[in-house]
Amino acid sequence: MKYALKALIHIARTNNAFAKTSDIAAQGKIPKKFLEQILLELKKGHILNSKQGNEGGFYFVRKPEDTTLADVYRLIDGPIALVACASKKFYEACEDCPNETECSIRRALIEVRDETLKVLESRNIAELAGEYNKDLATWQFLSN
Amino acid sequence: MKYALKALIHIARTNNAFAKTSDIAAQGKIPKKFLEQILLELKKGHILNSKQGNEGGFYFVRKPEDTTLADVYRLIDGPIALVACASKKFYEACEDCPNETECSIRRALIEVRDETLKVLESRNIAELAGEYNKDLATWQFLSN
DNA sequence: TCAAATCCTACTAATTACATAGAATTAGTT
DNA sequence: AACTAATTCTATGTAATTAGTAGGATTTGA
Repeated sequence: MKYALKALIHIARTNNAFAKTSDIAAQGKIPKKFLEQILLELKKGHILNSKQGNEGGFYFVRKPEDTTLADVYRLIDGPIALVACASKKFYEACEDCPNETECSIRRALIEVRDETLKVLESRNIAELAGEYNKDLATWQFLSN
Repeated sequence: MKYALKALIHIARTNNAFAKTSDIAAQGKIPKKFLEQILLELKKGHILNSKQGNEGGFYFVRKPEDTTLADVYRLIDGPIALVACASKKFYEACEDCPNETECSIRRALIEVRDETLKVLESRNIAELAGEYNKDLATWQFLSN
């Protein structure tokens, strides 16, 4: 999660250019090969796109302000709900659950999920990247 | 998490008696041997206490309304924050982080943590157990 | 002493974080 | 048109954690 966010913030800040894995890894102190996999996952999840080959790199599919922390979380960490039967996007019924709508555990954990979701959806990458609209030196200083 | 909550609700509902692992396992359809470990962890975490030997079992240290979902979550699932440097109870600094208070990722994830915590702390076991104050047959029907 | 319970320790299978090796693609250079 | 360097992409391997299994030691009331 931290790696993904660092990378996305970096990409959001490299305007009009393809962001290279090696640059992101260097500035964010992220293991490069692992970062590659994360970026590919962000691509597979339709948050990023990429250009292959020399002078290639990664860029946002939509504007950075249109990808929220919830999008990233779901892609990297999976379901937001604490149990599958309380999940919106990763729903799975409990085995042998006779009456799901009456289950107090599920009801409580749906509340928890909704509140968590509210916060995660209210924050986007552009906000995070924009909290310091300084030069790259400052960015590097603050990026960890 | 689901297993722990099921167990705690069961224990909250067995008044003035020690709750036995085998009963909890049977009613909640929880693998008994695994449940043993969970209950022992809840004991080690000072949420439950136990009496050994014949006619023994588990019971709450405090009143069920005094253990919140946050308590259970931290014990079973660990830190609530998405990164260690944003955690209250499991805090760990990032390596080589030069200026933690200025990190926008950390700031955002602390907000997320605080909101999540607000919900998790607002719900306690007694509430969950009390949502159906019917007889045990009904409880079994709804318990999954 | 016995039976019923908690408690302890170690094992297995699945998942996850991260590492390693190299194939495929592309732009620039010759 | 071929070559090269720089990049993404694919596939596999390893170490650490986690869900669940298994076997038995310890405690206790009758």
